Amino acid sequence: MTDRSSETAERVLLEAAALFREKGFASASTRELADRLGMRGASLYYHFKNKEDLLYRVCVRSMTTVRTRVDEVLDPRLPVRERLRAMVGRHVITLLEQRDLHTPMLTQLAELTPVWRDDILRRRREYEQLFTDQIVLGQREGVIRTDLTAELLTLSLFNLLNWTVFWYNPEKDQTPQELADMFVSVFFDGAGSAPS
Amino acid sequence: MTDRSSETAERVLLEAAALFREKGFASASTRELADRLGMRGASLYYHFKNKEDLLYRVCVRSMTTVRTRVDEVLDPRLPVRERLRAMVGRHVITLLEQRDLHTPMLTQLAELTPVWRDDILRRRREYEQLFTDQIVLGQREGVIRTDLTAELLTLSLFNLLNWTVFWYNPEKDQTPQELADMFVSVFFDGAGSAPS
DNA sequence: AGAATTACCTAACAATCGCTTGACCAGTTG
DNA sequence: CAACTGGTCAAGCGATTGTTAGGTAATTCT
Repeated sequence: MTDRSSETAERVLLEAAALFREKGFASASTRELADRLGMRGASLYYHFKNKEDLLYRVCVRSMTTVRTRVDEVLDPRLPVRERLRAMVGRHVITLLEQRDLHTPMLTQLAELTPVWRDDILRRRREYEQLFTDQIVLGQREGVIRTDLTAELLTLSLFNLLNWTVFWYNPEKDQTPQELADMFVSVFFDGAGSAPS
Repeated sequence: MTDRSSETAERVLLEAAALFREKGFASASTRELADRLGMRGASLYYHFKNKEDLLYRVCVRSMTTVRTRVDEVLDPRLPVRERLRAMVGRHVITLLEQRDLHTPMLTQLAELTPVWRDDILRRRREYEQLFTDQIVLGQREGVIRTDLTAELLTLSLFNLLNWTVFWYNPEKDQTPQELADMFVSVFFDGAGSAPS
């Protein structure tokens, strides 16, 4: 694996991610991908086994990236609530700053053969477990409600965060950091201003 | 338009919705759709103009259905908070009880030509405005926080609710009604158990 | 009864798809 | 200089795609 080869493979990976986000995996043709990269369709197969392999590697890259970036801010010295706040912030910022990379992982998983899909889903569960663990800790410490399971609260959290990739517009909307802070606030405190 | 024709068209519409949910619009072939319906590919074109028309009508049906079902519970005599609770409940229940119909509208919109997509997006904005209106009312009455805009709270609400179509499993998970109640609770009161 | 319409069919079209084969050539190595 | 390797290419394969043209049996209308 020479420098030139790995650099090209990287270019292909990122352009594929962008194309998959724009058109969806099935509607994105290998010919259009090659055109965008200024190469011929056949050349793609020197760097990747096939089209599905391309989507799989995009998803793997997405998961390892977001996982690494969240691990960086997972500081056990912080109070649970601040720790979660930092993790959610990193999650949202990473997703929105690299939408091309992460959107296919969130929306195109169904296009993968079960064996590859399951591999990505396993990585995703491990990643989400990081958040569930903190929520459980928060429940033990009494800062997070215990009438709902940590699993459902985790699902609610990712519901809240992940759908943003569909409508986020970097030109009109707030910065990812601002948006992340708002989601954290909504998640912890809710939309109500009085006890129900 | 005879009875037989409209009945067949209805069968085609619902089967198409199911297929679009399973495979995505681009990966769903008209031949497989016809096979499922026990007819030939060409016969589809007696009832629908083309494949895109099929997706468009699925989305229209989705929006009119959910809109109608939410309108039914929009009772101005209820307190704002209870009114929103009822609307959210209806939204979630309708989505989860008719996943085949509503999932394509939520996930396959990008496959539509801009002119049709914009038509659906307009209907969706009108629908979401129903919720924004109630949130604004709630803010005026002091039962909903005012440090975040009603628009962002609406986005947060639909984020929370809509992503559920990706993971909901009717065999393992709670009933749609139970899930709706939990989401309402998370949305209004948040996940925290103490003021932040 | 004859004419028209309805709802589906067979057959095939042109276009596009993912992917393979085998050759080409620049750059590195012996 | 010769041999080799890494990366790209042209050409085309077979399969599948959405869609159309034209026909047919059953039903409905006049």
